[in-house]
Amino acid sequence: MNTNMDMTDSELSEKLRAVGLRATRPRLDLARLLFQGENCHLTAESLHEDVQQAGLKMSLATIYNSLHQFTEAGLLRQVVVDSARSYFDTNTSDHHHFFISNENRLIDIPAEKVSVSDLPDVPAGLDITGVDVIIRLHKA
Amino acid sequence: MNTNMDMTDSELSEKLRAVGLRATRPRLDLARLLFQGENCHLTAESLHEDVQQAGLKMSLATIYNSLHQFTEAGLLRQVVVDSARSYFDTNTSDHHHFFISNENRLIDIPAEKVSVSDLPDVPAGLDITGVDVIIRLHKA
DNA sequence: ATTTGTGCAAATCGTTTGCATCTGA
DNA sequence: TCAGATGCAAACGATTTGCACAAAT
Repeated sequence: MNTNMDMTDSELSEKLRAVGLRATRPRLDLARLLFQGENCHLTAESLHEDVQQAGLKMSLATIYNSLHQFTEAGLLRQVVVDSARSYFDTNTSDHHHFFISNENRLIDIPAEKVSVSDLPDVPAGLDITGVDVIIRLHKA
Repeated sequence: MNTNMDMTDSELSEKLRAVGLRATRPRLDLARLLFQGENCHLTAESLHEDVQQAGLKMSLATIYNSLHQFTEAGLLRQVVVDSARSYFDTNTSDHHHFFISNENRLIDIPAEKVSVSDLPDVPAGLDITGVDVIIRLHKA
C-alpha cells in the first residue's frame, strides 16, 4: 500500500472508498493534505489553514465533519491531550505522545519505547479500548 | 497532616492559607466538599451540583475560578481525558487513570501498578512536567 | 483602607447541527 | 436518479471575562 507523497488522486480515492467513504471533492482535497507528505498532528484549525494555503476553500464545518468521518473510518486517530482543542494524528498505529504544552505540539513515541506492565485488574464487564501514554513536556 | 472527614474548618482554612489562598467563605465551602470524604474525581458541573445538594449557592463562574486556583496551588490535579469536559482529581499524588468512556467515570490506578520504561530521549531544552497513562475502558 | 474575591451576565471559543442546495455513483 | 455531502449560519455547551459589589487582612 502507498503511504506518501507519491499517492495519486485515484489511489487516494481508493483509500477513501476502501473505508466506505465516497470520494468527494472536499474529501479528496483533505486526503491529499493529510495522507501525502508531512502532516502528522493537526487540529481542525490547522487543517483549515492548510486548506487555505493550498488555495482551496472549505468551511470549518466540513472540516470538522470530515475529521470525524475519517476518524470513525480508521484513517485518523484522535489524541486527547488538551482540553482546549482536539488533535488528530494521521498515524493510526499503536504509539504514544510527547506533548509540549507551551508550544501545542505533539511528537510521536513508538509503542515499543514504553512498556506498561502489571495493569491492575480491569473491573468486570469492561473492555480496554485503548491505552494512552502522554508525556507532558515544557520548553524551558 | 489531616486528610479526611475529620478536618475542621480551621484546618481547612489553614490548608488554603498554606498555599497562598485567602480562606474566603466560598473557598471554604468548596474545600469542605472537596477535601473531606469521598469526592475524588469531579467536573465543574458535578461540583456545582454537590454545592447545591449541600444547600449552598455559588455561581458556576466562581466554581471554575476556584478549581483553577486550587489546581495552580497544587490542591487539585487536572486530568485530561475527555475533550468535552475538564476533570479534576483531589488525589494530587503520582498516579494514573482508567477512564470509562461511556460512563464518564474515572478510577485511579496507583503509580506503582504501571511501569513506563525506556522513555525515548526528551528533546533538548525540554523538561518533563508529567506522565499521564490513561487506560480507556468501555462498558460492554 | 486597600487588596483580593465574588457573582452575575455577557462574551468567547471550539464544535455541532438544521436545512437548502449541490454532486458523485 | 437520488442518497449522501456540502456550506452557511445559527445553535450549542463548556469555559472565561468585565465590572460593580462585598469581604478579608
